[in-house]
Amino acid sequence: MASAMAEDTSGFELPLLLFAGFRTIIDRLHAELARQGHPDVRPAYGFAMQAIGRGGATASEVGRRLGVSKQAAGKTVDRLEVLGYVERVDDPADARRKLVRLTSHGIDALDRSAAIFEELRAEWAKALGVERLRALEVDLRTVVPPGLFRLDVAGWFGS
Amino acid sequence: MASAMAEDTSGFELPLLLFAGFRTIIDRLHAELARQGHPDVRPAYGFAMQAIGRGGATASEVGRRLGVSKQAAGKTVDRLEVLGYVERVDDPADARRKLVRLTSHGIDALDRSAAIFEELRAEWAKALGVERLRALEVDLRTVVPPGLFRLDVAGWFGS
DNA sequence: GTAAACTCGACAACGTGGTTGACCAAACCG
DNA sequence: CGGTTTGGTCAACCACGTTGTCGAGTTTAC
Repeated sequence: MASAMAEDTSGFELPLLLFAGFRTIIDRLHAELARQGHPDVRPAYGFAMQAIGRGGATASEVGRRLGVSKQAAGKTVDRLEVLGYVERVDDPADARRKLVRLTSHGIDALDRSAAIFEELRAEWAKALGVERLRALEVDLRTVVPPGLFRLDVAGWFGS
Repeated sequence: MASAMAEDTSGFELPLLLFAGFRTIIDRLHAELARQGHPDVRPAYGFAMQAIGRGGATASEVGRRLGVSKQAAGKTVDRLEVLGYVERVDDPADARRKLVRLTSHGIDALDRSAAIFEELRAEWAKALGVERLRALEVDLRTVVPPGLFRLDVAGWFGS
C-alpha cells in the first residue's frame, strides 16, 4: 500500500542471493585450492591466514582482526600449526607474545588464493560485464556498514 | 597482463562484500524480530521455519530442503519445539511420519520476518535506487548456480 | 621502585550446528 | 510374502565459537 506495488522480488530472496554468491565463490576457491595442493585448507583457515598476513601476528591480534575471542583464534592457529601452514616463534622483545608466522606452505596457499580470487572475479566480470560487476561492488559497499568485516560465522549463527 | 589493468578491486573483497551484505540483513532482521517479541529466534531457526512453511513438513523433508542430514534437522526441530515455535503431530496416514507444524507463535514469527525482509529491501532500494537493486538481484541470479539454496552453514564452514 | 593495571597465552567447561553410523518400525514393491 | 526404502531416534564425534580463570610478563602511575 505504502509505495510501489511492483512486487518484483520477495525481500526474502535478497539475503539468500547474497549468501549463495558468497558461498559459490568460497566453494570454488577451495575446490581449486584443493586441486593445487592445498586440500585441507578450509574457509575458516583461509580467513585466519588472511588475518595473519605476510607480516605475522599474535593470536590475540588475529582474534581482533577476525572479530572473535583470542581463545578461538588460538585454537584456529593450533590447527593451522598442525597442518604446517603457520609456526609460532617467541617474541624476543616480549616474553608473553608468540608471533604466528606463515610458513612457506602458508604463503603459497595465500598467494594461490589471491590468484584464484582474481580469476573468479574475472569470471563474474565476463558473465555480467565489468561495469555491472563494479556497480554491484559499489552498491554493496554503500549498504553494508563500513569497517565491519566480522568473520565469526559459526559463533554468530549460534546467537 | 592478460587483460585490463584497471585494478579497480581486489578479488578478495567481493566475497567479503557479499557476506557482509548477507550478514547485515540477517542481523538487522533478528534485531527487529527480537524487538517484536521474538528474542530467541536465531538465524538457523528462521531458516528452519522457512523450510517448514505454513503447510508443515516432516523432519526429513526439512533436512532435504535445507541441505542437511535428517538428524541435524531433527535436532533443530527439537529446539524449535521447546521454544514453542512448532509442534509435532502424528500423521494418521503413515505411522512413521511425524508432521512438524508451525504453531501460531511460529506463524507470527514467519509473518513478521516476511514484513521485515520487505522493509529491509525497501531500505536498500531507497539507498541504491530501485533499478540498481533490481540489477544487483538479477546479476546475482545469473552468477550463482540455480536451484542451490543450501543453508548448511555451520557444517559447511567446517569442511 | 614498587604496586596496580593491563595483556598474552593457555586451560577448562560448555553451547550450537553439523556429521556418521546403527537401529527399529512402518510402508512400499517385486 | 520377503526385501528394500524411508522416517525418526540414539549415540558418538567434530569444528568453531563462547565465558571464566589463571599465571607470567609488561606497562603505567604514584
